[in-house]
Formats: sequence, C-alpha cells, structure tokens
Amino acid sequence: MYIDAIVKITAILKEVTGRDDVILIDGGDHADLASPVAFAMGKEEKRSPALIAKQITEQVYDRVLEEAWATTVAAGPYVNFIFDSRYLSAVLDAAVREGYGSLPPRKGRIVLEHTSANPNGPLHVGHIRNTIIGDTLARCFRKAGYQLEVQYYVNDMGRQIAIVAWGIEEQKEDITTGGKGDHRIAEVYVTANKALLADPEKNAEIDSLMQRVEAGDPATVARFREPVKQCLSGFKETLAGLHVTHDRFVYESDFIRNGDTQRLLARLSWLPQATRTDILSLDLSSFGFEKDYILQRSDGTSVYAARDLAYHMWKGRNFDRVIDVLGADHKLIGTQLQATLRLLGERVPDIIFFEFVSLPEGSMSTRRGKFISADDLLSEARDRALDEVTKRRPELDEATRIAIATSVCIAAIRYDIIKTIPEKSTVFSWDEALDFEKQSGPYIQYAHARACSILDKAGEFTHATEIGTDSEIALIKHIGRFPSVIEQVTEEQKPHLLALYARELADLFNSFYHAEPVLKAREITRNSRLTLVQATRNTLQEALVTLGIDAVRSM
RNA sequence: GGGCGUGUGGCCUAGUCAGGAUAGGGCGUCAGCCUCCUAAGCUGAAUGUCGGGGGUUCAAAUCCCUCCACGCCCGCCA
Repeated sequence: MYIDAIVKITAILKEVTGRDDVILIDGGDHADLASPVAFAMGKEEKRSPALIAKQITEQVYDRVLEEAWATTVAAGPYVNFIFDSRYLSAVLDAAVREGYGSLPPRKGRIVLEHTSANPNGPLHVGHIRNTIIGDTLARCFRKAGYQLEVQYYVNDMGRQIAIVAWGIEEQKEDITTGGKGDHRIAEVYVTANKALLADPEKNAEIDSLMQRVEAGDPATVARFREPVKQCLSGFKETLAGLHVTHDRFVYESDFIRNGDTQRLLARLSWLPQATRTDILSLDLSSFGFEKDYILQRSDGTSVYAARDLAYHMWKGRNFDRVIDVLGADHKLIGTQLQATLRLLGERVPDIIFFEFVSLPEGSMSTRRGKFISADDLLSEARDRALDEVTKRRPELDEATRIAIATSVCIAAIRYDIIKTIPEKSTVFSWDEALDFEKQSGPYIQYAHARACSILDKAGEFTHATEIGTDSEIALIKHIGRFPSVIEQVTEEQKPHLLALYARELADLFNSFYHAEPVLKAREITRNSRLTLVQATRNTLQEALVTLGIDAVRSM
C-alpha cells in the first residue's frame, strides 16, 4: 500500500508538472509524504514556490484522493500528502494476515556466502558480525520473494590449516578430546604459531605440507581433513545457537580436486593482462590496482585467490546472482576478484563489506589467541538473561525461564550487531551487547509479548478499523511501511534498516499502549484497538523472525 | 607514502548514495508515572561549531575541494 501510494502519487505529479525529477520525501511531522518540487519550479519560472505548490495541490487533489487514498495539502512551498481512513483500514486488513510483509515470488536464484571463517579456531565476535549481517540479509531476501541458497566456503587447504595439521603432530595432541573441537584447534594453532616464530626454519615443513595437499597426497589430505571436520562441527553448534544455518558447505579443496582451479589458471594465463614467469599474476592497473594480483606460486601451488576465483565462477554459472559478505580486510582482494571475473566475462558478485569489531584493548587475533569467542559471548549472555528473567518472573519454572533466557540472549546479541551500519567499525562492549533495554532485541520482544498478553485476555473479537487517536494513526502508518522496508533492505542490502524499523514499531506500540486502553474500551473502539494490537503483534513477529529473533509470547 | 571506510550533545547511534520544513533515537543526568491491558515500559526537561576550513545552491549533516583524527588494506597469507 505504502509502496503503491508512492508510485501513484509520483506518477500523478510527473504528469501534472511535466517534470521528470519529482521525488517524494518523508513528510515528517507535517505529512506522510511530501514533494518539494515547487522549489525548483519557482526558481526556474521565477514565481513564488508557495503559489506553485497551491496550484499543484488543486490540480492533483481529486486524483490523489481517488487513486492513492490521500488528501493533498499545500504547506508553504511543500505539497503534502496525508493518508485517509481508507488507507488505514487497508493497512489493518493486510497486516493481520499471516506472512505480512512477504513480497511476491521473483525469478532467479541467489547464492549468498557468509561467515566462511577459517577453521583454525572458534568463531569470535568479529566473525559473527559477518554471520549476522549475512543471515539477516538471507532472511530478508527470502521474505522479499527470492529463492536463495546460503553457503559457507570452507578454507580447508590454506596455510593456517597446514599450521594446524603440523601443530597437531608436533604437539602430539588429540583434538577429538578435551573440549569443543574449534576451541581445541585454537589451542594447537596458537602454540604452533609460537613455535614457528621461535624457529622460522620449520616453515619449510609447512610449505611441504601445502605442496603435498595440493598434489592430492592421501595421507596429507587426511591430516588436513580431520581438524577441519572437528572445527566445522564446533562452528555449526555455535551458529545454531545464534539461529543461523547454512544450506551448503563448499570445500575449497574441491576446486583443486575437480581441476577447476588448474583450468582457470590456464585460461587466465592467456589474458593479455597475465604475466607468466615463474609465477602467474595479473596486471589489473586498468582497474586502478597498483600491484599485480598473484594467483600461482613459483612452486606451482595455487594461492587462495585462485581457488576463490574458481569457486566464484562455479557460483556464477549455477546461480543468477552472487552475494558475498566479507570483512573490510578483504576489500582489496574482493575487488580484485570482481575485476578479474569481469575480465573473464563471468558473473561478478555483489560484495557487502563490513568493518572490524575490536576489543577495547585492541584488535582481535586468532593467531595470538586474543579474542572473545562467540561461545563465551553466548554463554555470558544466557547467564545474564536468566538472572533477568528470574528477577522479573520468579513464579515460572526453571525450564520455562531457561527457554525465555535463551531467546532473550540471542535477541540481545543479534540486535546489538545488526543495528549498526556495516561501514562503521565498532568496539565490543559487554554492557552494550548484553543490554536488555531500549534499542535492544529484548525490548522489541517485550512489545510483542505485551501484545500477546492483551490478545490472550481479550478472547474473541470482531475485526474492526474505526481509528481515531494520534497514537493509533501513527502506529498503523508505521505498520503500513513494513513491506517497503523489506524491499529497501534487499534493494540496498542494508539489514540495519529492518532493526531500526522494528524498534520504531515497538516504540509506537508502547506509546499507544500507555495512551489508550484496549480491553477496557467499549464496542467498536475495543474491536478496532484489538485489531490494531493484532496487526502490531503480527508485524512485530514477522520483523523479529526476519531478524532471526524469537517472537516469544511471554517473557 | 597510496587506496578504501568512518567522524553527528559526556558516551553510543540513525539520517549522507537520490540536498529541502525545528538534525531523529538510546545510554547517562534531572522531574514525574505501577489501586489501570507485562515498568525489559511511558511522559516531560536539559545537553549539538553534524571533525575543521573553503566552495556550489533559493536551500548543505547530505554535493565539490582541502586539511585533521581513527579503523582496515597495500604478503608467492587467507
């Protein structure tokens, strides 16, 4: 409805003014939509913008009322549009239906890659920014009607994994015992890195391992595979704890084994930009890159970039759109990858880059063992959430309190991460990550639970849309924008907009809740308010689920 | 040194791409609100050179130039 109204009003304005540059802006306190087109017209025609706005208002009034269910009002140089009661009723009718906000199915399949952390230690709070941006986007794309597959690209043959494989042997460690696999790997990895630092000559053993694994030596492949398997099983457990699942894990080594990487390297070597000496590299200076893009080492082994190119070619040929979520440290290599695929005429991925999460004492590092693991974060969050639930709802049994606390802690973590724009680097703070008040996931869950509670007490009621008060109208208008938010999140790949929307929805509902009695209202007013509570509850639930957060009925 | 990103009240943050009406929120501070549908809540108050300086425009947090600060990158690592 909201999207529809914008399209219709814009078309009418274009027709009446004969201009192509009419845009509608948010009307703020003044209106639902506004057009400042009279400013430009006044400037060009040397007439008063206010007079022009008045004329436009008269010209479009009837059509806008008829087609977009809005009244047109001139306010100085602005042409303002205010939705009428038919619009409000229509929003309520739509918003009480299951699946509100879902957009019609679209053609084409998307592959979205996120997380893809190296299996050399547990996921930490930096990795899960990637995870949560990726998973939230995936949920939004699906809600927006796209078919989508989520993939995890497993780096199972890089230098880090060689170091892990080497470390296990050196340290005579059995990583299958003594704790969660990903944490055990980190212990080995940190120790192995120290050993290599102390005795750099040992690096030759790492090089040798990498040559053997690329050649497909079965014993070496097995030595790499086991720790990767252990680590991934730990990852899957952590991800599940955040409500995140991947449809497919794709192994980097597959692109060596199936020959794709070799075929790609051969193809690349024929490009005019290729330099073939003892190594293979590409001159991407025409794309603005200073240094050559190196793809094959002098010992003949491929570098990560080559395997990643093979992976992306495969994705591009099997899907209609390729999206990657990558950390800011991948900006250079990611844009080099895009440039190379463009050179080859292959499908170019859209890459969403996010900036780093650091600790107050400095940046995180798996190699140095300096990080806060996602598991520690989740466990601390669950403890704090359980304290809160116990404090507020002492009458509930333990199992129920734990279930609520689990939902609440995931909500707090996911919301804290997704609410900030990806372009901004952040400093991790326990207090902010585990905040359960305002601008938090639990705050939105609470609004939903509150709506559930009212509906539970109300019993049966008749759908009604007699709306009058300011807080009711503001709430309905916001509910009406939900589908357009889903649209915008996917168009602009900005999942934080959904977080913002959900919080504003909770704000408006809370204001309404405190301003207007629902259960104690009479007849049509009661029914209308209950309908509004139902519409709000449904929209909050859809928004929460799309954020990967449980819409709990009680908390 | 070069490239990319960020800079908004004491602290955190939206708005910047597609310039428009008094720059939205939150934390913290202050003053109120639970005989009333869940106070993880609501209402009100105070707090701003939108990093600095130029420019474009009827209009700049938003566009252009320049400088400063912070983050990331500039490996035959991934």
